[in-house]
Amino acid sequence: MPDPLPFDPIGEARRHWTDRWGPEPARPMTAVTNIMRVQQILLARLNELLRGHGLTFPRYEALMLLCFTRSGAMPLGKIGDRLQVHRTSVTNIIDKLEQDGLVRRVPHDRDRRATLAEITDAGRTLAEAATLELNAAAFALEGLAPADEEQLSALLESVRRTAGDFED
Amino acid sequence: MPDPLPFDPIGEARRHWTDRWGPEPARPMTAVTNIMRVQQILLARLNELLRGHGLTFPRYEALMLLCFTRSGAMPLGKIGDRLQVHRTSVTNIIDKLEQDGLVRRVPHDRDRRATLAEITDAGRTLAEAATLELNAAAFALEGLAPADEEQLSALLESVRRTAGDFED
DNA sequence: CCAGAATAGGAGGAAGTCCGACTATTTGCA
DNA sequence: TGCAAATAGTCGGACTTCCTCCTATTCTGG
Repeated sequence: MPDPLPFDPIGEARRHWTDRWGPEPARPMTAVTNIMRVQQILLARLNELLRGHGLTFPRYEALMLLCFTRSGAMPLGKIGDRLQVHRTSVTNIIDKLEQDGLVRRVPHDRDRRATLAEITDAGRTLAEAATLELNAAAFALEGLAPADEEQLSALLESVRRTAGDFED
Repeated sequence: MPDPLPFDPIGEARRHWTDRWGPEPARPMTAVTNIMRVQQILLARLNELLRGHGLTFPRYEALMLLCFTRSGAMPLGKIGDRLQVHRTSVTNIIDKLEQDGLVRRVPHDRDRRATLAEITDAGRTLAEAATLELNAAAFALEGLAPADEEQLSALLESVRRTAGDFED
């Protein structure tokens, strides 16, 4: 972690924006920049927490997704839909998980185009251990009261719904 | 943009989490996952908006940072501190901006180790045009009222301050 | 003053992501 | 029924980021 800056660079950007283009565009610019920076901080911390388990956050997400399915298996394409990552990224992620013996590829019963990723016992064990550690670390999220966390999720969910991320 | 899912995958993950580990760890997990997903959505949209100008979001950020300095120039290392990206990423970003004639490298007056990145007239012109487009698109942020945007920024700023991102 | 530590920038490599092209298979419509 | 279109997964390439050195320069303490 680098030394903290002696001032808030996003706050300074907001002042410049307001001076030049007014408060109206400065508001969403500030919110978006804050999201970018917080995501960067959280991702770095999560990967740090997961490193000891030999996982990255995308791989952890894939593992947990398989954990929560009935059969412990899911077609690769569906994994991509759920995690919102590109098909080729899913291939890459599953490759690594398979190399580590956490997942195995299984042919689909009815559709011979499709391949299922099925979590192994080792995968379940590792997912459980990693989750306990992330839960204990509050998923690297600090500085918010429980009600703040709820409010943050509610605001972000509104953005996702508007963006067409899901329906309902 | 892929078709929206018929349900909220983060909400479903939260239910699974609550069933298995209780509501306490499920809350930050939900907030963190929402941040990850919203960042992904916003970054994709911003890059889409900037593509017509030949920019990516990190390059745009660097260009705007230089715009707002007195002299229009800044050492590469300081750019990395401000944008919170690795030194080698700054080298890469400035390389591309320099290739496009938006920035030029200038030796530092007093410290011969240091190199300044100085914005060119073309860089200022492009930065202005790109900013007008991003401002008009509200920085790709939709689904929030002005007060919501302020609240979102306040919550995220709290996370950043707690993480030691800045002091004050 | 000068040797060692610290700092600035860069080169090369590893990892992750997206895109386009490709093969194999399935679906749908005429 | 049969053939074009859509779908599932993979491969190679381009891009971005970070990490580990490496060189040149500046700072610092004896």
